[in-house]
Amino acid sequence: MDPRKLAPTLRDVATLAGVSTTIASRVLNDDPVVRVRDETRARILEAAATLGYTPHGVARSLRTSRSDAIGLIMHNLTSPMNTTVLDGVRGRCAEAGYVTLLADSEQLATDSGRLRSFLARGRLDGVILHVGHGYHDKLIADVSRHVPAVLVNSDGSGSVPTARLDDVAAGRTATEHLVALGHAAICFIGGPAEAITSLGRQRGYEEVLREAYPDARVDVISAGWTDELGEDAARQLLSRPQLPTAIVVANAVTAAGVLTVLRQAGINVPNDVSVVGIHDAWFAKHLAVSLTTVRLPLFELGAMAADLLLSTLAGKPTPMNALIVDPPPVLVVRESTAPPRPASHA
Amino acid sequence: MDPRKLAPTLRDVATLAGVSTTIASRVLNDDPVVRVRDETRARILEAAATLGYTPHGVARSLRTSRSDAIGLIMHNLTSPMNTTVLDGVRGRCAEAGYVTLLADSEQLATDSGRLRSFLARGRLDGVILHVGHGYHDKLIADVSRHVPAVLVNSDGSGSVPTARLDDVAAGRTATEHLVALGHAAICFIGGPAEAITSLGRQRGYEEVLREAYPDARVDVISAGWTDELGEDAARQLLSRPQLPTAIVVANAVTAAGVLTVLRQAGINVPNDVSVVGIHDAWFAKHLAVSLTTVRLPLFELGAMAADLLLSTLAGKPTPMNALIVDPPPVLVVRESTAPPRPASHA
DNA sequence: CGACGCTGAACAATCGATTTCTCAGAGGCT
DNA sequence: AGCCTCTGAGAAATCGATTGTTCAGCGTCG
Repeated sequence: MDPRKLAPTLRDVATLAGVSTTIASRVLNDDPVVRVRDETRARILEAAATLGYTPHGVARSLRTSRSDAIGLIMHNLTSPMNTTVLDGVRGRCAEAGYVTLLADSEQLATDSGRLRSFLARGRLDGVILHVGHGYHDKLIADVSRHVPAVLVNSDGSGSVPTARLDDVAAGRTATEHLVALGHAAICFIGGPAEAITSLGRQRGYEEVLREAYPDARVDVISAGWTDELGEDAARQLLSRPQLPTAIVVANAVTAAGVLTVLRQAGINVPNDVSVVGIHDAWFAKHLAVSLTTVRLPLFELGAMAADLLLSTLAGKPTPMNALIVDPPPVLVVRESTAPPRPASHA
Repeated sequence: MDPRKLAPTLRDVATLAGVSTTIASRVLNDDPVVRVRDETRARILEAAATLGYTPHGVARSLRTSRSDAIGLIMHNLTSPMNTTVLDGVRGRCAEAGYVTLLADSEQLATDSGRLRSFLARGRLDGVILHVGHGYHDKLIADVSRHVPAVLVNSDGSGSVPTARLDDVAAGRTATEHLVALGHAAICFIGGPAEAITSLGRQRGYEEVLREAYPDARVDVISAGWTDELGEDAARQLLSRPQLPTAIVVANAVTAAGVLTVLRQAGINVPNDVSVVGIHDAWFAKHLAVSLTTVRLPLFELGAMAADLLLSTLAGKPTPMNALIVDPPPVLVVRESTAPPRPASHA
């Protein structure tokens, strides 16, 4: 009824093959140092096969002090962007033979008991933290005190290796597109004020704006990463006497909220206002107006974070900062951007 | 430099407190059977605190044959629906003191080595499988042979406890709405042909349609769970001589694709065609036309799956089927549905 | 006064695999 | 014949915690 109770151990294999666990272990692990008669080796392999032997991961971990597991602490898994990063991490770790444990940053940050049990010694070889805006210094410190850690798109104050998107380039790409179309009154709707990714994108926006119009007005609204906060930001914009002619939104989810509120207010995108969002998420083409975006290499970001950690675990020297520049930001033009309407002289 | 090497063991605590590891362990675990002098107990607790002792999870697992970890095998984590299920599972497991290991069903199904290392004996107390359409019988069998398993929204042929949404009710709710508006020519765009969730929703659709119009034509198109497949289905619809007046789409992501293609073709939603999507995802309100949806309790689905597994692990009797009926399907009306245009006599 | 029962705590086995030694025997060499 | 060197393999320690069993000491009771 329950074959789990009967799971064969190494000893069972050894007994069946008529050898000691020592050689059985060596043969099954392809120990290069071992010297075994071919005939013995064959007997062991056959015994393992007949029994359907699977090594006991926990016992092995205890002995070798490796768990082949890495922890992934993430915030807001509901965001499609974060899921893509997750995929990148998971893919690379799986290739390297590691399994991935997932935890939620909010829970861990507030419940130290849970953090302890997540980190319980020996269970994790390393941890990747993707915790969003910088509220989590303590969490980062707690984790990295216990196991090797790397950060993703977060501010680690330089104490922990970090993988980052090229946010400045992303902000530049978005803004350059609008400037090229002829826009000058461009607003930037950012993420949370403290988020370093948002700040980077904002810097790209400011750079391009200043380069094009030395005395242009930098016009920034802090929103957040959700569609609701995008709606709020758009309403704030609508309450002004005059709208900008174009908007850079630091995040596509936020941009979805912006577009919806503009539509509800009867503002025509792109004729009245152009909108560019950062992150070419799948839903961009399906929004109220299909959204022009800047595609960033999120999967590669996750993979790079995994690489940083794996390289640390392998004892190789690891850079403290990895900026993902390889697929550079790519502009994906859709319907939400157009040249500004010629000034009406009426 | 590296305090990890020095992580204190139970023996260290015992030595510092001047006792044996036996009592140290018993005191630290609040063993109810133990009899200890209060003074001794205090010494042990103090020693543990000074040393910053954390139990070694792996060693404990080996001894107790419990890992306090459950595995979650999922397909298509990019879907916001699946992420919500994931949140439900993770939340409930965390409450119960379990950590969650995540793996991808496609990878595991194709790479048996990876599956083995994921399941490596002793590492997981149980597994929750959310593998979508029924391609994965072998995976399910492989997993459940090794550890207790439960299924989510999948077809397990009754051998494994399964948590399910009330798909029939969802299909009914969507279709009833359209019938109430006066529609009769209603098309159903489903998921993959084998997906039991899609089949359930389709059955709800057929039931309501037949109840309202005994000789109505059941009109079903098989698509899939992605926006691209929704686009394909919509194009297929457009190639017909006559469009239906309303469409039920088995999934909101698919519906996004449908709406976009209809918009591109100049079809007015809801005036020419009404559309209802199942799953009230966040993006529904931001689509080409804001989408009327049926909200299903996805978080609760995940939580229920976790409950099934936890109850099995606790040795309690566990139902083989759990249908989530508690928050029933809720219709969320937006702009994509309206009464059919009166037949034009022109 | 000796057997008995508690109290408080230690001993030692165990979980399953890895790994460092150790070692018997065969064969080669002088 | 005696010594050495390989070859092939086993014995036993170890990883860190849990737990069934044992045990010393002390008070009690008949």
